Amino acid sequence: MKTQSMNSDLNKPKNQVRVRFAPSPTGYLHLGGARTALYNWLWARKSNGVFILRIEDTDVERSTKESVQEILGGLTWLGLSWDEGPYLQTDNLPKHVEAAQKLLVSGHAYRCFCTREELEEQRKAAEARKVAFMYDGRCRDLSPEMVDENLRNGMPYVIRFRVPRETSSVVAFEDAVYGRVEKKGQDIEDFVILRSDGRPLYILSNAVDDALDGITHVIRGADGLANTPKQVLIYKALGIDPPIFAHMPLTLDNRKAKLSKRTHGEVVTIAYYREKGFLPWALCNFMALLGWSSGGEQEFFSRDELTEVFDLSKINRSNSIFNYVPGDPRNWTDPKAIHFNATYIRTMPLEELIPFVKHELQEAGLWRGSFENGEKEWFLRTIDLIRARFLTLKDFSFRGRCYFADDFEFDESAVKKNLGKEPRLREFLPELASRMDRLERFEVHSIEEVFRSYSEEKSVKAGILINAARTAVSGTSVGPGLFEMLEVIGKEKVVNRLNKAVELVAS
RNA sequence: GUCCCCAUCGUCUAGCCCGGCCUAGGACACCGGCCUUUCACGCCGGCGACAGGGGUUCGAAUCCCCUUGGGGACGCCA
Repeated sequence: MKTQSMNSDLNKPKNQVRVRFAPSPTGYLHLGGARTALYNWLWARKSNGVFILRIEDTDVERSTKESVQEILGGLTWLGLSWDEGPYLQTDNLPKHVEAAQKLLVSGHAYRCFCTREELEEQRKAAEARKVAFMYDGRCRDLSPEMVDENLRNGMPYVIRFRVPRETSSVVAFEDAVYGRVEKKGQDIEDFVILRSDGRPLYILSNAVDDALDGITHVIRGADGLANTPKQVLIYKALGIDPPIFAHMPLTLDNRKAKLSKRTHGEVVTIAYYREKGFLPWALCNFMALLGWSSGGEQEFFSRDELTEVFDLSKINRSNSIFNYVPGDPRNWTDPKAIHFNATYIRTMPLEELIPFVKHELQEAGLWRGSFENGEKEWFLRTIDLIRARFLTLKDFSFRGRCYFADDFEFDESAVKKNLGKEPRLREFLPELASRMDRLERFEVHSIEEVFRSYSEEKSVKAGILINAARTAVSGTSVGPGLFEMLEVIGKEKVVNRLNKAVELVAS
């Protein structure tokens, strides 16, 4: 029998964990979606399970190809690789319709001939009376004759699920995060599962797809919590064991509104973090902590560590806030996210950081092939020296420009402070330059020796010379220890820059 | 409006299930200090929370109830 075959189709064995990330391709991959993907990915990896990517593209008007690419690209960048898919929900449309038909045949669903207009009117009336609107079920018990007549007359109809109406009926499920969740049948309306044009609705498609894909754990945002009883009803009516549900708390903005591209702009999109110089794993690590904690005090986790320690039962129940304050240039995103990125940049193994730096320098036109060959040692040393003060990868090409190119900019206040207060620097800088030039071994100690002795000779505080030199060679007032900095920048450049900076000294 | 969920520093959170170890711990941010040629890092210190009210108990952040606050869902959207 057909019904039978469908059942075996839907009731998959559950000997392996199978999870999915099922975004609708109507926009960008954003923080909320990425976090959902991350939790699913973690759970799959932890359980040696399968992570499936499914594109819920049933909303044809709003779904776009670009959006699909955007999502795929975002996940790939984050390193959240999927094992199956991307599947397209629209590919399964016939199965969804088949499921609706099956429910109709088994009496779990019925045809409803009410028109949109009628329902809209009822809805408005209910609203005006300030009472909850719920479909009154007037088509629920139409006689077979009546149904036949309507069909003969070509009246359009939708298929609605027949929710158990007995006062005692309760739909319940055990959420892995929220615990037992119950809802009375009386509080659930007879929801539509198939449109009058024959297309299924999300509530149905989603459940059928999860069954078809053999999903064992549905890990999704808590906004799905209230819909879950309906899906449980569908599963049961279809004779399918529901998956385990794990709803994760939502991430809100600092005004406690749901995050959305529309209201928050690019700061909630994953692409933005990529552009702004985030390390993908730093972002993942940060996102993981929005609504989950290991229970201990560790906050930094490698992929393996996080996979190991991650658990659904440790997911929080209360919503978290993405603490981003618009208009704060220093904290252009949640300060803690920046902290994670900076700490990773500063402390991760150099060889893991280098590929990211390479990419950044290439984009800025600062990369030279020799950084991987003849100049490799120098390059590693330089990166190691400058990364300690950097917050994002962008810093390597902006704040780090003076290490790789001569056309760096001078910070006005730094010039004023370090070159503008001591006129004698017109004499000091060229002299320092020539002493640098005469050094046989241009390295930290010999450089320092020159500065120290010259400072004594001229009875000028070493700090004056040091800070002046810093600004002369880097254009700023901040950076690594000067002597290391000079060594790394190299004799020739240092000599040139010291001489050239005389122009900037106030007379 | 109805139903569901949630409630510890400004933010992320530990502790809650199995009451006493909590004068509530950590992280970010902020403010001091130390280090220092600058800025960071690091270290030391400070600020800062159990939403309110009732119970239960020898004892409650932890258990129960109410209130308040917040969020979510209520569509022929996904």
